[in-house]
Amino acid sequence: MEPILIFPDPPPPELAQALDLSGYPWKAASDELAASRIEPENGWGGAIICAYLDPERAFALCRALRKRDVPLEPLLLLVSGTQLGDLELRDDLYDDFCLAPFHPRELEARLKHLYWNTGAGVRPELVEYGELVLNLETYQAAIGGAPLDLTYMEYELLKFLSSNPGKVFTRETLLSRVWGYEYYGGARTVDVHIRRLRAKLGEHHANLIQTVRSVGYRFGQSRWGS
Amino acid sequence: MEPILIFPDPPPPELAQALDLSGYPWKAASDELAASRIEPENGWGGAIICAYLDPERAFALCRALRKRDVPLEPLLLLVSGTQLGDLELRDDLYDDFCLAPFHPRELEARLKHLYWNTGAGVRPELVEYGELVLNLETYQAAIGGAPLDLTYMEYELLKFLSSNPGKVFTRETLLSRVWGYEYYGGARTVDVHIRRLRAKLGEHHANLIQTVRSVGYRFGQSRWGS
DNA sequence: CTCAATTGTGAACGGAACGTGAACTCGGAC
DNA sequence: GTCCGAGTTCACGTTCCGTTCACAATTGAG
Repeated sequence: MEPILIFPDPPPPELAQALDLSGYPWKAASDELAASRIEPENGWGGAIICAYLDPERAFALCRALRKRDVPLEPLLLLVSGTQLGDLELRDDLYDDFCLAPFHPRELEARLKHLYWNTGAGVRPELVEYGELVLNLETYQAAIGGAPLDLTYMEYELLKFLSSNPGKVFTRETLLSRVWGYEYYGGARTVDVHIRRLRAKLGEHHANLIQTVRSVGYRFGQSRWGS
Repeated sequence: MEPILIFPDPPPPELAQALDLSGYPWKAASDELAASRIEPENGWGGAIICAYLDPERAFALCRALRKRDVPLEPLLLLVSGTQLGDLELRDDLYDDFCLAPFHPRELEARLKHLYWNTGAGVRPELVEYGELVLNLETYQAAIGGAPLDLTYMEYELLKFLSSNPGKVFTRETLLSRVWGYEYYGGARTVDVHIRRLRAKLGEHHANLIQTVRSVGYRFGQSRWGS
């Protein structure tokens, strides 16, 4: 099988040892660039990201790997107990996680299960909400059958919003989650992109994106726990 | 959301406690027959099967639930460290597993990720009091099923009051806690917001907010006992 | 009852927040 | 070089809502 990408470089010894014991081939990299440089011919066989040493860079790497044309999967996250809260709203960044310190056999069992159900195709390559459809593979969007001609940022913004329907996001949150953590720019930029999205969604669907005054924006209707 | 099926019956106290803390509704059953008998109208919202007490019956139950016409999912398995080998070749019986003894927050994180995977709605953060429901994620409010159209300050005020039912707050306290510590303005501002809240709550529910003369305001009924 | 303190009510003002159109910057294609 | 498109920023207009005020209604004490 293709080797598994591991972060950081050098990896924690207990992780390298566990993988060697289980017979999984692996290569370590310290960032996206390094990961691309040493990437195997047929792409990575998966990724294991340690988030308990350098969370910032770890999540940034996850995001980069998932943003690819063919998102890297499966992606297993290693987190400490105190980081469980950081997983919130990052569901799209990983397929499974494992609490550190971990037992080698737990890691092995999780990897096995991950490889089993990547064949079953659990991960959706489509995001759907009502008449809206986003094809994550082809970067195309359509609503009510009519294709939408979205720019990159518009697509990313719509993808993020429609992936969390009903939830309100502040402009700052959107900037950090869609544009990136290191982004530093005016919050009104969000407004403009929202406006263009509404325009392209058309009159009938413009209300899919709602303004919550003094807070931010919301996509779709709220979720009332049944 | 629909309740989660739990095995065995009665469930281990740490499991019941963890679910209650996380706000997930659940019902316990000791086998397939019992599970079908108490199954909710719209089916189970998922299942958590403890396999470290009675592995035989646990795996049998998993198999039965997965063999249904509409396989029950998501299904989370609780296993002890010594049972990791039992997971082999049983990949089709579960979606995720958790090592016992588990940390409540790990269980919560796994459930959240599972529900995200299945596309089912994520459990919203709610503040409830009687017929009143505040959805903190979507910044929406409803009473008796009817949505309330609240402004930002109205929402914040109602959120604070309903989070502390029965307790009386002076105008000064409300100003500092809802408006902000550095706020400097007339105390009558509170009165106006209270009035608008009462108006929007409607005739039937206006008395949810009571005036305590010479003191301030109280939400809900006063607490006599304790 | 009378009066004063407190709260409810309606309306108006002013400013913050948002929508909108357009200009500007920066790369890339040609 | 020019052109063009995407992303960002700016300026202006408008809507909305938080605040304030004046006055009416209510409460409670003497």
